[in-house]
Amino acid sequence: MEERYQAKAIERKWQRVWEETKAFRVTEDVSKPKYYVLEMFPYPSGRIHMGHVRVYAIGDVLARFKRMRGYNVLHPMGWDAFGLPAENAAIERGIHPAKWTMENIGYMRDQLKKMGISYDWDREIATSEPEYYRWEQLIFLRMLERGLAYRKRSTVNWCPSCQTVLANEQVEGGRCWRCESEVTKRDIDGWFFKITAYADELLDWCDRLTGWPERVITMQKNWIGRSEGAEFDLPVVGRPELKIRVYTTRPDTVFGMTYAVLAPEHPLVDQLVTAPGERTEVERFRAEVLKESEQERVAEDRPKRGRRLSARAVNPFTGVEIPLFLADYVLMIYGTGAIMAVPGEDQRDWDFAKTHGLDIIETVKRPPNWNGEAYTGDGIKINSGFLDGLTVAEARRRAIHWLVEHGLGEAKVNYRLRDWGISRQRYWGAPIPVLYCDACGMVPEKEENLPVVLPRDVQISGKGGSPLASHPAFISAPCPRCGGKARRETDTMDTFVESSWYFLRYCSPHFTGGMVEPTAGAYWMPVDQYIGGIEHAVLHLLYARFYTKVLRDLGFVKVDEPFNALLSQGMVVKDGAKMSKSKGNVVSDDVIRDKYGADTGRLFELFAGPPEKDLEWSDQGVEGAYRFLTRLWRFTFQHREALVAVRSDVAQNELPADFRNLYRLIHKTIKKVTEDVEGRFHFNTAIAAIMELFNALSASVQNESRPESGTAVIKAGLETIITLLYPFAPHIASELWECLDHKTSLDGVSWPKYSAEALEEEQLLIVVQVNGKVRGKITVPADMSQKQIETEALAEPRVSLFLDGKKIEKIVHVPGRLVNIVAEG
RNA sequence: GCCCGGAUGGUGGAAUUGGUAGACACACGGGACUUAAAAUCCCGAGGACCCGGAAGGGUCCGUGCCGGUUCGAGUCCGGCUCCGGGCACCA
Repeated sequence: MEERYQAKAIERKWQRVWEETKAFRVTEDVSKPKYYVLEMFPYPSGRIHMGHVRVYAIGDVLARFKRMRGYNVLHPMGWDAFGLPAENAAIERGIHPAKWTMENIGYMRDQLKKMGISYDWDREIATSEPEYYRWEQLIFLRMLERGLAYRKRSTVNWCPSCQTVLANEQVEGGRCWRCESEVTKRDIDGWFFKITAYADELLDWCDRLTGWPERVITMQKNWIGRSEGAEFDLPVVGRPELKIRVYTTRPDTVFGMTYAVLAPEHPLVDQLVTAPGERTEVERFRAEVLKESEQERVAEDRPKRGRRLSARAVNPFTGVEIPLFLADYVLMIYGTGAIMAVPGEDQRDWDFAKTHGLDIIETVKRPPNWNGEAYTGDGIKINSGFLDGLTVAEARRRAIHWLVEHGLGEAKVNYRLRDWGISRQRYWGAPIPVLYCDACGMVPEKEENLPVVLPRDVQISGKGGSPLASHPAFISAPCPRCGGKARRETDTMDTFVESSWYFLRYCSPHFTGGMVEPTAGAYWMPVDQYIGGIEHAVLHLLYARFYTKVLRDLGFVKVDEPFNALLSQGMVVKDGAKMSKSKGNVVSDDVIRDKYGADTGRLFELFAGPPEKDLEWSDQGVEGAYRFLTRLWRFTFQHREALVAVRSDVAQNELPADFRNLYRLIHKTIKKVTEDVEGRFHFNTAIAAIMELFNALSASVQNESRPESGTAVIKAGLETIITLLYPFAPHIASELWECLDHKTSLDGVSWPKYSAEALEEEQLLIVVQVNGKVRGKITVPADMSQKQIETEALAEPRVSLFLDGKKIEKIVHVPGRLVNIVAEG
């Protein structure tokens, strides 16, 4: 054993051992409980840095901890290898995306190995390999069969910089989630996954995902945005052939409908515009509204613009004629694209009615002192014909009932969630396995012809559409139906499709008979603990849930949900910003490893705060973690000979008092660390407890005249520290374990157990309060009666001083903790 | 605007069910070692005030603000302020 802590050499040594013995390889083993822990796999964008390391360190603590606890742990790693940055690198630097991606993977794999993350590297996957995406293509075909994948022309989000379509989830505040360019609209043909068919199930299961953070669940619920209401028809005056269908969540307010509004792009508008000269005016209004970007149209505080039509409709409940408007505040994409307006009970309608001088009818009795504008609260119905006197909830039911009875409408549930647009007009992605035949139209590729391999020999310019379109060998293929000439689809799939099922592939990554080998899938799924950033709350995490349900319905998996529990780790922040290459505030893992070692880097990130919170990078904090490991090393080095000479098993009650206390602390620490890691993921307090035990050990070793049994307790303490530290700093722990003459590696050692007996205190420190303020502390034997403790408490000099001349009213006694004497006078 | 978090020393954070607020660490100050520095080791420390020659001892205040419940509140309840995040003309 070297006197100095040589982190680099030690880490190299143990990484080689793990690599050569394939220490973390697992197979299905029904004799053990399984534990599948997974960190969101990375996009191989270049290099990882200390901002990325955090999530892997967290996952590794759990993986190593659970192995020691006797679980059969699946902890795999792979690469989300398709994506735009690879293509951009190709455009900018002339490197093929495949080459660029594979080089990055090679480098990043090496970095993860150097951090000592305990992956089963035999299960490594890259989603850009045909062996991977062929199964995705197969699922696509099956989804197509069931109508879960479909093609349509629609208005979609378009990123002008990425030159591709984006799904709704990938637009954040009107900007592209990846490059932050402002997103525009385009009418384009594209492929969609019918996620809306699962809206209800996705929503219902939210409440069963008890292992997920509340905020992620809330974000998903809001994103799905279920609302219950009614849909019904408004007759158009003098036009019996026309009906305007409207959607409302407040069918109870129909008697307050004083006008109705259509979205400017509503398809009925053309037929409603009949008055002379009206068409030109309406066209002008439409053009004015539609030329604005989505951003401008929804900007805050802007007045609602509208245009009155000559046509009028009828409120079917009252028979009263009402005016019709086009207005920018009604959106074609939600509901029916038309609304009944109730300015009394809807603020938007209220604003519009005020600017256009329209009638306002209140249909809910206002609370006393109400001086607001539109009232959206609960109350008793007024001015509402047959609904008068009812509550809002009851009136809703009655109004819907009335609509059904008269054949005008029905109850209707709407969602904010829209189908997932998966077409990408880019090269570096999984080909969509369909063809277009002049004779047969769109034809799916035959399953036996899969995979449709993405060709490598393409010219990537970034201009003029997908390079696949100008690749003759790819694009022209025989029609799977008639054998005639057909053209392949050149759109590729959104890379979020690959990440929607990769966790399944890890169960049997080399299986050639399907996406997952059924036994392996049944054994490992679902993921027990998933770990990743909050930024995927409505992206990847929603898609993966949807895809899992589809796979279940297609018979590929048995689970309803992919991830049992989710840990959303916070960002690593430096100088007030998320650590990232573009911000220029990255701390290189190479530099940290070179200066301190991987263990120090890991320990710092785990110690600086709980995993769900953001973590402020601190160079001094890293120093502190390093100092602790160095002290531990030196301690072991200095006392090694003495410790190796004794056995570490001791009889607690034969020890001198201070060593009995140390022995008790060892067991308390085991309990604390176990509970912190297992139940709460509070690795920071777990590490703090280990440090405390070490501080106590350092103090105890000063006692030169200790008996041999005392040395044995110190040895037991040190071994406990090493074992408890292993999940956090595995290299130094493994090395120190070996230094203490252990012949077998720490990798196979069980997590220590505490004994309840050892935890029992002999003495209790009781806080004595007078009227809730601490006035003294007494130490009493653990078996002292409550009565006696109270007598002792009253006798405590400072306590009696405070009680002098006062009348004791009662004594509150919390056993083992405190005595509070309530006195007056 | 709506929804969800959060606010504790100079700093990161701890206090798990209402029971000693500030664990553990960083930074800082003092000391030891050293020609010196680094490293290391030891000691100190929430704030204000008081007693004492000193070592020491004491009182009050203190977890964003105001109020409440309780023997007792960082923790529970009501009302605010500020910060962060999500959604946002979704009818």
